Amino acid sequence: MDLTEIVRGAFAGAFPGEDHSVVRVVPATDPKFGDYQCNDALKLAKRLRRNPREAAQAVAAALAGEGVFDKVEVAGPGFLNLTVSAKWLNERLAALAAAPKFGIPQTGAGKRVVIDYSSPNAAKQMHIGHIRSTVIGGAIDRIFRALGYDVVADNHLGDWGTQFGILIKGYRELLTDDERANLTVATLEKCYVLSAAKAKEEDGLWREECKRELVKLQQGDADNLALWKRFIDISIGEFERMYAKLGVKFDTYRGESYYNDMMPGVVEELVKAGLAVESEGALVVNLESEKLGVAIVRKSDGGYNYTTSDLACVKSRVAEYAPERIIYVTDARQQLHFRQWFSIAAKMGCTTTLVHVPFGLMSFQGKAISTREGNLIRLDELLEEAKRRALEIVKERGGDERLAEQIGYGAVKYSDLSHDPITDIDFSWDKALALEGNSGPYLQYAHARVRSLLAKAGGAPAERAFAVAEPSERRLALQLVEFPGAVVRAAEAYKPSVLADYLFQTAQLYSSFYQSTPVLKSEEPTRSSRLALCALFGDILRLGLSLLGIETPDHI
RNA sequence: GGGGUUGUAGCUCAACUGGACAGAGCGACGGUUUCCUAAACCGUAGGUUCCGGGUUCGAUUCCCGGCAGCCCCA
Repeated sequence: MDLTEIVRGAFAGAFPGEDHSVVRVVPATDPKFGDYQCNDALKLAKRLRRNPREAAQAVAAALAGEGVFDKVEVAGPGFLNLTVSAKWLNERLAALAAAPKFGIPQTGAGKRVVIDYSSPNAAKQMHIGHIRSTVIGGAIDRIFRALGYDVVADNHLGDWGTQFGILIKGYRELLTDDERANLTVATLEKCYVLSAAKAKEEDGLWREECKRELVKLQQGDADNLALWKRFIDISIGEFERMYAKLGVKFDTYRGESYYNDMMPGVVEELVKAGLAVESEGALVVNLESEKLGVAIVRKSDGGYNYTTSDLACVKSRVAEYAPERIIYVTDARQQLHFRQWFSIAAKMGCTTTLVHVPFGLMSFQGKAISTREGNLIRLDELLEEAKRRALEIVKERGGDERLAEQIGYGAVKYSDLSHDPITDIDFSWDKALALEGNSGPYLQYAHARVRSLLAKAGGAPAERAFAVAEPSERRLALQLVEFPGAVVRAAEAYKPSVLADYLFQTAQLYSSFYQSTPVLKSEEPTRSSRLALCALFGDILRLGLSLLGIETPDHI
């Protein structure tokens, strides 16, 4: 049985009739306190105006009957320090090893969630500015799937707008036949730059032509629509090449264009509900009472903006998927925008939980990432450089290109995922491609070592029987038992960093154990138990890293 | 001007949402390889948790007031 449940039971026994749902058992902050601690007797004592130490004593007395603990102590003002029995720990390990997904609870079973992330602009190459949404969103996606959620991963592409008039005009008149035949995103990007430059010319003729092409596209002209479709398809093809490297996969690519026709209806609804009013020719929703300012839902020129398209989008998603939650992974600059339209959606009767997961800005060597600064490193370029650097090191050990990809890409992903998403990140090659310490390769290395050990033993033991004894294996064992909790906490906080941090700590404990405790050379039955512990560590590390989108080669 | 967010070791970050002596990585210094992968491990040094109040048995965490950086809105 779960420790928290046992301790709650003891609370209920000592103090019947009270609400003990807040009682929690957490790993001890210091090994000298034991294995676990519970600090809730203090809170209960305060509520009941009882002496806190006495309250803790009463719970301790109720716990004494449980066979689970070797030692139950009351310390300080009323902390409960718990030391579990070897029997309990061994059984717990065996249960974990046998459980599907190593005990990750299926709290999402029967629930659907839409996750909206990455969302690059079509006809442009992805750059380092896209890495955070993609990598963080991808990790949240996988973590929710692991918890049993039915996840719809949707890529809200920027696939509509004035740039397509410029592109279509440029495509027809500025590209060579060869470029048109072998169209790539790089070509489209170049085409846009050239055409946009011409649109700035004095006479304005080119600009007018571009506008005309845009209007034709918007009115459904077959040629322009086919061309637009081609641009989008080529873009998605290119993006998927990047996503394959990042271990990310989308269920749908519904860009802004998908919601176009729904926007007038949304605005009409807002007006009818008395939410949107006219102001200086535009239609706005006043959110001043919530300190959220004013949100424009239709501009004075009749055009719509993101607030409207996001409202249309949420309506469409709710109708189609009936999700329990919709999660948006975008940069922190958009917080106001999300708060605004979340508020409007609620006023329109949307009961689906809408979550914005904001992440901090990424800069490059102290400067904002921008075309103007000329530091818009392409994502492809970044990943290639990561691979190249990894290859240099991997070659010394006889590793190949495939391994270099796994290590290089893993380093890039981990350097992002190991931080709380809200932190601003200053990109540097050395930090992103660190191979030592708290890095992706450190974890991959720990994994490869344990695989190698198990291979030498002729594979993981078929019978997963545990008999932990040494302090180093006991510490590792206690940490492994926390795996499901780490996954749950990462999901609850929408922070893959919680899982990354857990995995790093676990790998550290394993490395320490590995250094100090012989496995293959130990005597039976200790040997089998230690092998089982190693196997469990290896499996949990592999699963955990896979949730972060990081591959785990068996040999490095 | 209004709002958001961040401020923790020289640097980059943690701290399981109010717990015990604030922990890791990098960097510095020292040590470990006839032994399961040294991309590793062990040790030493390094802190007024931005500042000032408050609540509490207890505050990096919550509240109030400042200061600074970044961002959004006007």
